[in-house]
Amino acid sequence: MTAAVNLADRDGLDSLTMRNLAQELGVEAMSLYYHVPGKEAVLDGAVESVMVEINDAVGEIGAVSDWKEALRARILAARRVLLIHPWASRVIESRTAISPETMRYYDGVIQILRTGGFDYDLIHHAMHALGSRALGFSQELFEPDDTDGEGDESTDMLEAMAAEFPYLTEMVAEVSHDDPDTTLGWCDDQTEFVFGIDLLLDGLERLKG
Amino acid sequence: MTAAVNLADRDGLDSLTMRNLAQELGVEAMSLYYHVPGKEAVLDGAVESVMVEINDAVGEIGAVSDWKEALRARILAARRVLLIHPWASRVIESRTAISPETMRYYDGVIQILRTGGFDYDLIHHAMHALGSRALGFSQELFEPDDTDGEGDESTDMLEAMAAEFPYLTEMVAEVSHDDPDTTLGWCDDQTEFVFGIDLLLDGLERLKG
DNA sequence: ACCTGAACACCGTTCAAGT
DNA sequence: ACCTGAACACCGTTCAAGT
Repeated sequence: MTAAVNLADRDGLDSLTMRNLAQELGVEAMSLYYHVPGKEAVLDGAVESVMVEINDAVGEIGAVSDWKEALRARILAARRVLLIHPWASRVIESRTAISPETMRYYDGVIQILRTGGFDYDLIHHAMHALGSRALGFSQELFEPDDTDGEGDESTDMLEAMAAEFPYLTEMVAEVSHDDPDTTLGWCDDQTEFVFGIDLLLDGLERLKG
Repeated sequence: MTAAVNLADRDGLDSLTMRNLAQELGVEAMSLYYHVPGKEAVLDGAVESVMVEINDAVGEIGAVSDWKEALRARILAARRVLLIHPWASRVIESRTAISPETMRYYDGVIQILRTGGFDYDLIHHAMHALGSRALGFSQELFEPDDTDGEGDESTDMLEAMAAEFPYLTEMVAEVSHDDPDTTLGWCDDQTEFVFGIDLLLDGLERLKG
């Protein structure tokens, strides 16, 4: 399983094929089917590996009394691990069943909220509202577009865009997007991620009353 | 392109292959490559089709003065369209570049916030915080697990789960999950979705001051 | 118990060739 | 201008056969 994680880390998710994985292990592709039912099981296992890593990282957080700080620290610890395995969030999303190690993570989240004074109904809503953010990532809808202006056409293009999408254009112009520390996709840097969870956590605190 | 949308609607995203699509059009698979550079372009086109549908639905919303009500109505209109095309959210997430019709949608979102009194910096944060919810969906992390209890083992299983994941177990027990009107994945019904956007919209309103 | 080779049914895509 | 057949380089997976 660690071979699968390493392969995906090194060569990308597309390179994680049964044939490549077998080669990594110095064996023929068909041998894998003796140990594992199929590729989905390999992906399940890779996710489980990453979730163990996350739970380990979470376990090293010292006790935090305030529920909001505790949850925030937990989520950011998970995120730190996911940044090491950029393929993991996509695979996690694609899993059809929840794995034991993922349950362990969520159980910790729920524990924090419960001991923080939430009732289970609000916790349930909270889990939905947090969505994938509870696990440390938020899938950005669009990656950075590498097809930048080609010099000649670009000014015309920009003018056409400004005419058709005036608000979007104005926002992009005003917000400096040249911050290069992009991590998990377009603009999804630490600042934006933290803004999102804090907005949600603050809102939940108010609902708790 | 409508053939691609229909095929995905009817047979699922996995059935949307170049060969199947060609058959749908009464033609050989290789003929498609005369009209389109490759499969990615087909998926781009299918997304664009859906986005046109969304923008049409959004266009039929009457003028709403309150920015929060206006944005809420827009997002829920988009969601109504996406519920007709269950594959669309996954494909939208997988697109690498933002399409013109998607830009048109976002431009409308930004317009609502801008005329509602937000500055562009806060709008930018807001777009990130909303994430895919701005488009009417929130990818749930796990689908319903069809492998329910098999009668015999299930009580032992539940006890083991209760021991290992006490908080999760207690939450599931307390929150009635037997509500059958699940839509886009596990528990992602209208109630939970609306809870999430309202939490975010209320939070944004407070930040606006 | 563990691994292998050959084969099957699929993909997306290229390319020379047809009308 | 539009379509096709044959072929290529890949997938995941099955299955009988090896040690």
